[in-house]
Amino acid sequence: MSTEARLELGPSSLTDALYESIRKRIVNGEIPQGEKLTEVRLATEYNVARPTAKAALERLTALGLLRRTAHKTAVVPVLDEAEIRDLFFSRMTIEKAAVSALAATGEVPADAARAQVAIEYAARDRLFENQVEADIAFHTALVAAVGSRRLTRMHELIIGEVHLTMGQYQAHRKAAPTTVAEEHAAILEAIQQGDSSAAADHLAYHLEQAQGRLLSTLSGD
Amino acid sequence: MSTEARLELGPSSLTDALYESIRKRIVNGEIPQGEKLTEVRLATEYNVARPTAKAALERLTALGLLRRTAHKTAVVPVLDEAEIRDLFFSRMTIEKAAVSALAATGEVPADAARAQVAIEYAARDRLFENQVEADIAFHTALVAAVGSRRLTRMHELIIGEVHLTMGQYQAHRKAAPTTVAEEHAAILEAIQQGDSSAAADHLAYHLEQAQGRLLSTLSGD
DNA sequence: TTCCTCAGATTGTTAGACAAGAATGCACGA
DNA sequence: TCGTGCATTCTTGTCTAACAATCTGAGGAA
Repeated sequence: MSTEARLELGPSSLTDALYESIRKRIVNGEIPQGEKLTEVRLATEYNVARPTAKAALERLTALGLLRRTAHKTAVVPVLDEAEIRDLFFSRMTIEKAAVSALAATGEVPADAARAQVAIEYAARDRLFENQVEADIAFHTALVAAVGSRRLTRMHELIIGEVHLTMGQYQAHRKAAPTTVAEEHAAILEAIQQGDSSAAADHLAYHLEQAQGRLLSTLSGD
Repeated sequence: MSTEARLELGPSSLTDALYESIRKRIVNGEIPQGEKLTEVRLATEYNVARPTAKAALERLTALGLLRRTAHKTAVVPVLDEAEIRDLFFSRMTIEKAAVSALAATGEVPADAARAQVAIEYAARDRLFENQVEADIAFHTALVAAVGSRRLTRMHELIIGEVHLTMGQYQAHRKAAPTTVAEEHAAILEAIQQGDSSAAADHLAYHLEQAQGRLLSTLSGD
């Protein structure tokens, strides 16, 4: 990690900016698995007060991007197989409900379609990081399009860990570049046709494949 | 609200104790809808520092028990019909997944059975507050018994609002005391028989009834 | 009446400090 | 040599005090 860091001044709150900066560094793998993040270290690097760093760490901990218990230093977690399965079980629960609800309306969310295009570009250009980013955006768009604030918040609670794990294991590199896009397309098609159960099935298949790719990376190489 | 307050010294962290104390006062209706909670006020009442009060408020806000935006005072929210529907939609998503998973094992969670007994006692003795408490405990036990940490965390994210709303509208008073217990029993029975879809259906019916009771209270009297 | 300005109230952030819990390494004994 | 126990050190939890930024509401001007 570099000894200096700058914050974008976009967000109104300093804590927000700090949180967002650290979040990106974690999910991109810039801060690796097992790395310790102390409050003073972050405060020094970003030139903020310790309470500010503390607040950012607490928010990251709430989203599962850091682990810490009382009086102990926050650590970037390493998810083992059992936790990845738990993560995908929870994810499946939310996203299945989302695509079913979307299919009931028959409208394909514009943001999801846009993310789909971004995935294809990223896959073509071999931009792995963008590909992960766009994949997360696709799934996030599906959930957000339902319009349920609470479903969206629950999804936020777990999608960060998905992002983290994908970045760590770089599972997408295992998939043929177009595989993910095809699986996504099947989901969108079912939504457009208003077939709730088909949409849920395609989503379930896609997530099972994604989980399989992650787990094989975990045990394989 | 009284001008003084004491904290139980059980939890290791002062913030934890403060958070828990305020949480109880909110869900019990002791702090009513629309009430403003400023940081200094809480800090003064509980005799803690303002940053400590701030941390507790932030945790309550994350669980939906308070609402606040930047530079504005935290307020106990009032859920309108649309939000109650959204809340129950999200709740349904999680709890359906939970009871389906439980039915797949065929084991009735001991904690849920215990809560069920507590509900019957509370209903018999007309202890409304205990009844609500036990109802929340029942549903929480169902989700916890699945053993998925993330599903449990997502449920925690919304069950607080359910508790808050039930306390505010006192919807259980509308139900014949044994109605809730019977609906719960049907869910447990389906779980024991290993019938996932029946368990999900009974749960859906129960939650629809509960939502209906809340909404009729909202518009009716 | 309506809009604007300003003062008070509230939150965001910082600095410095002390206490309590956790982790580390070293010395001592078996 | 190896393991145990203690003490140092690091880190976090909490507090006090203060200033800056923002919001709210009241009062005055058009």
